[in-house]
Amino acid sequence: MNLKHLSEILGLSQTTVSRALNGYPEVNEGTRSRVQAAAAKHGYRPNIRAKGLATGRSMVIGHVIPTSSQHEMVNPIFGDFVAGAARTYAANNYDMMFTHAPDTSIEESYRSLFNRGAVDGVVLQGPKVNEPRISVLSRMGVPFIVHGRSTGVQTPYDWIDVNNQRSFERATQFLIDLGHRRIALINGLEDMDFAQRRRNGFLTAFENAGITADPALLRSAEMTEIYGHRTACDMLKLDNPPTAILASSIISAIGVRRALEENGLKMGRDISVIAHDDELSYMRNGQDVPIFTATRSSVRHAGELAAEMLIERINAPNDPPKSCLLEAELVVGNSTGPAPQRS
Amino acid sequence: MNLKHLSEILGLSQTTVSRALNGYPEVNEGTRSRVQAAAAKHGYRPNIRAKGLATGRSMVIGHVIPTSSQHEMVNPIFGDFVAGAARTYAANNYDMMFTHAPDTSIEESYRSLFNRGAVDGVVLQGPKVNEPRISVLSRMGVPFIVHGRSTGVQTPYDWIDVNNQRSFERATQFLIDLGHRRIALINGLEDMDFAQRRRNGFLTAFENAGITADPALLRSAEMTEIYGHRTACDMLKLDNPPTAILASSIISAIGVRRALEENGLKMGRDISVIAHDDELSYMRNGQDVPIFTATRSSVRHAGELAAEMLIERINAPNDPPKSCLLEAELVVGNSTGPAPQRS
DNA sequence: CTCATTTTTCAAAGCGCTTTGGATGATGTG
DNA sequence: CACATCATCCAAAGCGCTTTGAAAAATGAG
Repeated sequence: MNLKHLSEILGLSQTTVSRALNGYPEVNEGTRSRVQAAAAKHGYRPNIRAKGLATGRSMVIGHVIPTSSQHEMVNPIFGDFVAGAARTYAANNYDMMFTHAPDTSIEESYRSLFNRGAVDGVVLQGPKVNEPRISVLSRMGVPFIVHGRSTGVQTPYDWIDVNNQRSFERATQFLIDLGHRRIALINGLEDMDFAQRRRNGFLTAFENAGITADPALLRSAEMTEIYGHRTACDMLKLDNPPTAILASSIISAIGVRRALEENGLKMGRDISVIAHDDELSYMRNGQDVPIFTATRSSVRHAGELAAEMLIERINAPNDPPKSCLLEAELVVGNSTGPAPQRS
Repeated sequence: MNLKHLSEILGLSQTTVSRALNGYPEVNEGTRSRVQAAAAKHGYRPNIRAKGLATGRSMVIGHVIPTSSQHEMVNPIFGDFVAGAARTYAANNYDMMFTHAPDTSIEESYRSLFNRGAVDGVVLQGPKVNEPRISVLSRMGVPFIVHGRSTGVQTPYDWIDVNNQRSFERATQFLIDLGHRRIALINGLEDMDFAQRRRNGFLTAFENAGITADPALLRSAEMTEIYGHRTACDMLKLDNPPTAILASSIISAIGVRRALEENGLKMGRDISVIAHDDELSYMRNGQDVPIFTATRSSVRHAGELAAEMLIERINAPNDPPKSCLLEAELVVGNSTGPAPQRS
């Protein structure tokens, strides 16, 4: 059932039927309802490709997943972000498309995705420091939004981000105020921009307190449970183990907790732990009482906002660049306490 | 840069250029390389919508996410499955599209997604018992594959599934052999087909051993960490608490572990735990030594296979229905041990 | 050198939609 | 009643590609 067929059935032209269905004013209301009824009756649905061809819009938003970082797509944080975005897309009649693209040709992928008319806009996730993809997208003139920011990139661009620096500074400050001096940072991958900012916040708090951080207590890697566990185990074996640990993700914090448990240590008494809590749906930080003291910011909500901003951008390509900086909340649970006295 | 323009530059017809680029034999090899060179030079990329219009194929696979079960898309298991599928899609030049569809009109969504020509095939995830979507898709004649199966559905369909019944029977048997009699099952949502099968396997093992399961020890809900924690806490408060717990997901098992820890119980000594391990990338079940004794089956791998099967189906719509039953492995870790003696 | 055959290329139709630029008839005005 | 105005509707062009049916050029056989 296509437009032509439907218009024949109705004894109207394709023009009129098309206009009736798309809400144009130059069609008699009686005719319009007749058309709508017939469309519903015959289950008519405009072919999205033909529509796209004619209008030049695809009503699809693209997310390009690097194949190399195998884990990106599978990262629960990524998942929650996308779930948020999907909600907004649905509300605005956009579909969401994923393309797996080899890292080597990320530019190629974006270019082909957009040029060939598959998507109206792109979401760039997990920006690194000096992220090259940003200028690629800028040059191409594709509407896009970055989840996060990229230190070192000069071109202006739309972004939404959590104030990572401030929230980690605050969390570190909190631990210092509790008397901790040996604090470990179990961070995300070093080349990720958010990891840098968190590290900066961490170090700033140390500076402000006039103490120096021990490089042996700074680690970074992909934020899995295993990584949190292994790193914590390693650190506990040090001659001078940390009295507090700051983890960049609740997932690695779970690994940390496992390590502590295995070593017979009690969180909040023997050692303090703060995690960054993205409010992952399947990994909530407790119910009433938080499991971990945490810097909290819903990544799902960020996804919703990002999608909104992107859609705005698509509708107004020439507006000045927009950005949105979310502040993380510091929620205090039982995983933190005063630094134990030196024995 | 489109076909017309490119062909003008080359002084050839659109036909020839199109054929040269698509590898048709009726074009001179010299011409072909000339065309390819020009295409590369000018960064020509066929418009995917126009191509789709002309060929009737979209080279896109659809995944429809129910909006109601907010968590589906965000479920790490879902994520890993999709990541696997994405790999296969990429290798076969398919893109992947997600649509958020209201539960109420799931049929509508499928129908519109497919009718309007957006996708060439659909992956159906998380089938329930008597899943209505299956017959919808069958009737529509859409190529599709089900991840899981649906008890009660008569129409034949393509599926890929883990042998849930057998693996849970085996795991339960294993616990019974260790002397456990009060075994809890912390299962997934009851209306999910996989949860039913696991439950059946669980009960079958009891039957085979000639003992009866305590209904108070059977629970089901969405498999979050919180759920695992809360349920384990509840059960430990019983007059006659379980000596072993079988968890349907490593995520809820982590919650169980937290509950045990809070209650000062040691896994494997005071209480045994077995989890189903989907080999989630961010939640590996330990490295060398498994954290949990587990029934193991990579959901990511299942995603890859599912995508392959779907693509085969798209290419051969009339082949007889296919299916693939994966067996889960039982890996033994330190979370299980002989049932403690009655005190 | 001619005619049949094969190779190579092309013009044009078609995929299903939107949209431009009229046409048609009804209505209002002087 | 002639003319301008407005509300409706329509024919046809165009979006960028593939593919059919045919023509032109090259090749081979006799």
